[in-house]
Amino acid sequence: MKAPTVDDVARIAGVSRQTVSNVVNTPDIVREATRLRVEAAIAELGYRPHAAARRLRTRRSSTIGIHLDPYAGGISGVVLDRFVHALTERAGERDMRVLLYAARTPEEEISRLGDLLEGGEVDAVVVTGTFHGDPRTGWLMDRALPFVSFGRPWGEDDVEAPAHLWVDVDGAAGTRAATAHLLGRGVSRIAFLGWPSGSGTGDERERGWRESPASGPRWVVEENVSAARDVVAAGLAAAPDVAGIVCASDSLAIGAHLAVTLAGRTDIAVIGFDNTPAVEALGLSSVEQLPEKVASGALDLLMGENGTVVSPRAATAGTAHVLVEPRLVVR
Amino acid sequence: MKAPTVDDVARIAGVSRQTVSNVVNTPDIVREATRLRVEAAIAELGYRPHAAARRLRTRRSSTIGIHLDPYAGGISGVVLDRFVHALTERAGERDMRVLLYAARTPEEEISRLGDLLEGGEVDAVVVTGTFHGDPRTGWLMDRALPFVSFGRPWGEDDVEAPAHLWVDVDGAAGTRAATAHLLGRGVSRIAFLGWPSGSGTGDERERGWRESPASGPRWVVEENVSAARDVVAAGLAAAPDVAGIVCASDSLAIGAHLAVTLAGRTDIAVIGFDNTPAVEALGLSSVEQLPEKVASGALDLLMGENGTVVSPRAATAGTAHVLVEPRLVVR
DNA sequence: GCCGTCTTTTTGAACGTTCAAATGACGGTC
DNA sequence: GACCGTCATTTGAACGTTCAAAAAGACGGC
Repeated sequence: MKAPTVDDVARIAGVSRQTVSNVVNTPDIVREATRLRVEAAIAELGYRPHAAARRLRTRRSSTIGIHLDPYAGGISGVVLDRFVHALTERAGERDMRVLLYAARTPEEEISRLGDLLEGGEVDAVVVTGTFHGDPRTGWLMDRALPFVSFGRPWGEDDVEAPAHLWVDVDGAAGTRAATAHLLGRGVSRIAFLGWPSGSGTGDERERGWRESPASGPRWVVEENVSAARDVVAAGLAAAPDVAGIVCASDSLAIGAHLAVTLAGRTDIAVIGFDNTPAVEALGLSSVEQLPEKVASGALDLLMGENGTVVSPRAATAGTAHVLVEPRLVVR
Repeated sequence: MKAPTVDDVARIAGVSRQTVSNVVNTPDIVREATRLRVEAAIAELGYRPHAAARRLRTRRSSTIGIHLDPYAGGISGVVLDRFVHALTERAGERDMRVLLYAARTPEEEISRLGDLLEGGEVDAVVVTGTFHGDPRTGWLMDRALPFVSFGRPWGEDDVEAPAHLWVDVDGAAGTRAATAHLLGRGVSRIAFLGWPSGSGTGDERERGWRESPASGPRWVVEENVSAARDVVAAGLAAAPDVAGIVCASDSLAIGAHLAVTLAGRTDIAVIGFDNTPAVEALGLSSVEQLPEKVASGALDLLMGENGTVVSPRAATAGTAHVLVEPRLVVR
C-alpha cells in the first residue's frame, strides 16, 4: 500500500534510480529502449514523484505565491480574482503552481512573505495593490527576494529606471480610448467621474480623459454606488449639456447609470472601467483590463519568455515592466 | 549567505538539532531556560524551517488544493471566489495553505488531482461544482483520497447515508426565506424565475418557493440577463397581478429588475440569489450564501473541529456533511 | 585487438527535517 | 547507597529525490 519510489521503479525496470529520474525529467538523454522499459514500469506501479523530496533536493518549489486581500465585497475584487484565475492557468502551462496566502495588514503580509519565501514554500511572489511608500516592496528588495508587483511602484520610480519588476494596466490609455470612442460618435461634452486626487491609479485614469480633446466637468466622489449617483444627479442638473460620462470604475459607472436613468436622460452614454459582470449585465460599455495579459506578463518577468524556472529578469530600464494596453468593450 | 538550518541554530544555542526542532514544534516539552536560548539563536540567525524538508519527513504538506474553473465571466463565479477567499483565511488560521489548480475538463482535473494528492503536493482537495454522475468524486473515493466537495453528491445519495464528505448551501431554505419575506410584507402573488429542471441546485431553489404558501407562475429561462428580461416582460404581460419575483440567481434577478423597470412596475419586488456586488449596487435584495461558513465547514470536515492536521471524518450519516443555512439580505 | 571518443548508465552523497529510541540528570524511596 | 521513575536532551536513521562524478558500453579507425 506504500507509494512506490524511484527505487521500486528501478528494480522492476532493471535499471538504476538515476535512470528513472532521467526518464521523468530529461527523457531525451535516455536510450529509447531503456526509456520505454522504464515508462512501462512507471505505468505498472502508478509511480508519481514525491514533490517534497524533489523540492528538497532541487531547492525549488515551482510555486508562486499570491496575496488575497480580506474580501472587500465590492466590485473591485473582481479584477483581482480574474487575474488570479489567469495566473493559475498560465502558471500551470509552465509547470508552476499558485499558492494563496491571506493577510489583513501590510505588516502581517510581510511576515507571511518571509515564511513563504525564506522557507522555500514559494519561489517568488506576486504583490498586488501596491501604493505609494508600500513597505512590502522595499522589504522584498532589501532581501533580494524574487517578486513582481501588479501595480507600478507609484512615485518612487517609473518606466525610466524601474526599482523592481512590475506589471500594470495603462489606465490613461483606457480612459483615452473611452473618451475617443464618444468623440467619434459625435459626443463632445464628456464628463469624468473619478476619485479624489492622490491615488496613483485614479490620477492615471483621469489623465487619459483630461488629455483628450473633450470638454466637460470633472466630478469627484468616493468609490460608492449611491454617492456616485447623487454626485452625477447634481452634476447633470448643473451641466445639462453633458452627453457622455467616462468613469474611473464600474461602481461609479453604475451610480452614473442610475442617475442618468432616474433623470430620464438615457441619451447620455456612460462608460465604466474594469468590465465587471455587473456592467455587462446592465449593458454598459467598459474598459476591460485584460487580466490574462497581466498574468502572462508577470510570469514572463519572473521566468523569462518561455522559462519553466523562476529567474527574475534584472530590473534594468525597458525590460523590467509590462504595461498592458486595456481594451474598450462597447455595448 | 546560505540559509541557516537547525544545525546552525543548535551550534549557536549549544543544544542539539532535535531540541531546536522541539522549540519550533512543541515548545512546551522544552525547559524554559533552554527554550529562551534557542529562541534567541533563531532570532539572531533569522532561521526559518525549510518547508520541503519538513514535508518530506512528516509526509504532510499542510496544503489543501482547490480547483478554479476556466473563468466563465458571468456573475456566478463570484460565489466561488468568495469561497476561495474565505477558505484561504480560515486555512491560514490552522496553519494550512491553499494551492490553486486549473483544469478545463473533468478528465484533466482528475489527472491533476492524481499528481497533487499522490505526489504529496496537497493533503486534501476541495472539489467544487459537483454534478450528477460526477467522475471526480468516484475516482477520489476509489483511491480513498481525502477530499470534501462544495456541492452535495446529487442523486447518488443524500443526507441519510452520505457517500463522501460534502458541504453545501441549503438552496431551498434560501428561496423559502425570500418567499416568506415577501408574504410577510403582504405580497401574495409571487413568481419564481428559475432555470430548466434537471440541475440539482436549480430544483432545490425552486422547491423553497414551491413549498411556500405563495401562488404565482413559474418562469423558466437559461442563465442570461437579457433572456431573463424578455421572459419576465412576457410573463408580466400575461400575469399582471404578480407583485413579487423570487429568482434562482442574481443574473436572473437583474434581468427581472430590468423588465420591471422598463414596464414601469417598480412596485414589484425582485429577490436574487448569491448576493453578488451587482445586485448590491442595484439595491436588490438577495439570498447570501455565506461562503465563510461553507469554508469553515469544509475545514471542519477535513480536519476536525479544531484540528491542524488533515484527518477526514468517516463518512457516516449525520456528521459527514455541513448544510449551511443562507441568509436573506434585504435592501 | 587495442585505443580514443562519445554516449549511456550507475554510484555515492547530499538536501534539512523529524521520528524513535537511547542517554543523562535529578529526586525520592526503601 | 542502590534502585526506580520522571523529565529533558541527544543520537542515529530515515523520508525520496537529484547532483556530480565515476564507470561501463558502443563504435569507428588503425
